[in-house]
Amino acid sequence: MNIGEIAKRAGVSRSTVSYVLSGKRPVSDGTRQKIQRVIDELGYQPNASARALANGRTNTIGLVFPPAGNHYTGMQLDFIGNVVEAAAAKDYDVLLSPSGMDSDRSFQRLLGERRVDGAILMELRLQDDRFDHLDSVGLPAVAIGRTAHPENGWWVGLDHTALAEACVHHLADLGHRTIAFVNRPEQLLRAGYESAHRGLEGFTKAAAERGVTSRTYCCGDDASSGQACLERILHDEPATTALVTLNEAALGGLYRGLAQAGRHVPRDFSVTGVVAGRWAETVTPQLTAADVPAEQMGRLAVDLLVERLDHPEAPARHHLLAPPISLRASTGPAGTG
Amino acid sequence: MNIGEIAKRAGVSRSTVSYVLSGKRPVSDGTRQKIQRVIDELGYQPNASARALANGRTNTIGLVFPPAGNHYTGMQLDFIGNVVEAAAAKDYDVLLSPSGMDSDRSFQRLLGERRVDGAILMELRLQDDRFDHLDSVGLPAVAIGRTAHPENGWWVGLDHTALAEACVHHLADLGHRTIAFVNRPEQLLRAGYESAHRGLEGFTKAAAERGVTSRTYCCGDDASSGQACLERILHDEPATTALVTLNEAALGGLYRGLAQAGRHVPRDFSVTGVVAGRWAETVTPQLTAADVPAEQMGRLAVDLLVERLDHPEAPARHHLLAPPISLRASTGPAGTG
DNA sequence: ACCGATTGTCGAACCGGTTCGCGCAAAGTG
DNA sequence: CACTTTGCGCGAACCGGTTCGACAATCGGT
Repeated sequence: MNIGEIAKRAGVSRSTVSYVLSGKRPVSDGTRQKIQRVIDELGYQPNASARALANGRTNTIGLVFPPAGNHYTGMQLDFIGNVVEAAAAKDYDVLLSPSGMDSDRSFQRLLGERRVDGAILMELRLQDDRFDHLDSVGLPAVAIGRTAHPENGWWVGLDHTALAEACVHHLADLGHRTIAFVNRPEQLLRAGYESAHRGLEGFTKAAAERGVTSRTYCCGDDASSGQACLERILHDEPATTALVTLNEAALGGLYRGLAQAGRHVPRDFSVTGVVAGRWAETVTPQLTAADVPAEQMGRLAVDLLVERLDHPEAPARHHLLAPPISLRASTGPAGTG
Repeated sequence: MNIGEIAKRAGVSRSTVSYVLSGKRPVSDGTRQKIQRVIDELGYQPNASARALANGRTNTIGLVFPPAGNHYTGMQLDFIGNVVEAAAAKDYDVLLSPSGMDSDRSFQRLLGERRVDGAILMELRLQDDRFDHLDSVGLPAVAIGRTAHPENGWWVGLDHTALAEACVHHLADLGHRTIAFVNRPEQLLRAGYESAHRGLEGFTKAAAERGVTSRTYCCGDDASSGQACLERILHDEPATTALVTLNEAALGGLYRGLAQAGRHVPRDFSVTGVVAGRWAETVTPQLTAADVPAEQMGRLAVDLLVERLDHPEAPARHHLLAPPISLRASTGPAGTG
């Protein structure tokens, strides 16, 4: 079922059908209705590939995310879902591309073969060569996160520095003097993951300002690593009474480690960090945390990208978000011990 | 940068370049190398839309999943990631489509505009009209889950009936006589979600066989619903000493409810169910559960679909999986109270 | 030296849309 | 009534690939 068939049945030329579909030229009421009726009867929809070829746009955006090798966190997954829905609302489809795999074939295909009009990048690194690849083929992109030089880029990011600082201040205000920081895995920190770096930076800075004793740890993205990490924390410094974490996947393990060490949360030990709200509420006690606004970020990223696609020369824009800490049940005053 | 440009620079015709790329006709060593050199220098990759138009295949598969309105569970998200990776390994891209939204525009586009060669359906219902839509446009599909008449379909599914039965037997073997079943939300059950129906069926059957007292509940897909559900369970029948759940998202809430009711797991109360392994390990105590093999299922679904695409007339195949229950720490002998 | 088979390359048509310029007929103007 | 304007629809060209039939050059055999 193609446009030629529609034209034939309606007794008009292919171009006229096209103009009815696009509305880019006026068509008389009579022929329009005649054509429309045929279209409706046959349930005709124009072929996406042909249309993409003809007008140079695929109406598809690429979502570049890290491979599952290192488990997905709930946060990443929330992003994916929300980006897809925001895009669907604007009549864009979303093509998923796991990047960071062996040869990155999928990512290269996405770009080189022009399967997409633009891309949204997740899990940003401070120096992110994916931008270079995108620039070199002239594909617009929007990042979820900031590189080291965010001034003139398109992105929507979380102010991990401020968020980590806020967590330290919150704990210091409660009287905690010895605080640990549980970061993402070391391999990601070394790779330059921006959240890991900026969070660490904020934590370190605020800890120094408040004069609290601090140690920082890297921790694998899973429960058992979290448990092991917590054991190390208490082994290294038994006087630790609180921790801040960016590592959502390890959270369950951290809690378990605390329970096994006989530390009651929040009476003996406070836990806080940066976590998607929905996941913060699944643990007991519910986590006091800066809730990652995944839905808003997904929507904003799509909005920015679509704007950029529609106005190729528009000046760069971005959104830096710093959601407040939601007080729940995992933090409390430092024990008077 | 198109194939004509390559041809011009190499001093050959477009068709010869095409044959070098596809290898569908022999090309002499000399010209092949000449062409290949130009291609490499310019980093040329053929345009995906043009190729799709010409040979009628997009090399893309659609992944149809439910919208996030009712939160994603970890299991669904694991599927998505694993499907994308399995597809990438076979040089297929994955287009995401949230179905079940207002007018399902995205799903319709996927099919009607032939953006994909085939589709993988998640969150199956016993009567799933998405199959009819797919059939009507002649797109092959593979389901993750089974309809009411799975005999001659293509799918990879979990034997929720057997799994729920196994959970009941496990608990009954431990001496539990009063067991609750926590299902997915009522709205999903009414919509005919197959996991909810088959799980319920298996639970009910096994409970009857073993002569245990049972009640079944529907529960929202979030922690607070889980907590509320547990309160109802203990209110309805304080003698309940165990539960089986299919509702991963509610798990944290169920645990919290138990803690607040003063029931210690597993000493006073046993919990088990069907959950993705990774999530079963984040709760404390770690959940004894039938681990959903998300990775294997994602891979199998892609394998089946690709096979179906390559051999359109191949007879239907499917895989019914029934992973064993992984013994962890959330179940124990019924109290002698 | 001639003929048939083989090998390698080319040109043209096609996939299914979009878009531009043109021609024709009806309507508007003096 | 001749002359421009306007409104509609058509045909052709194009987007960037793939594929088929034709043809020239080379090869082996008698």
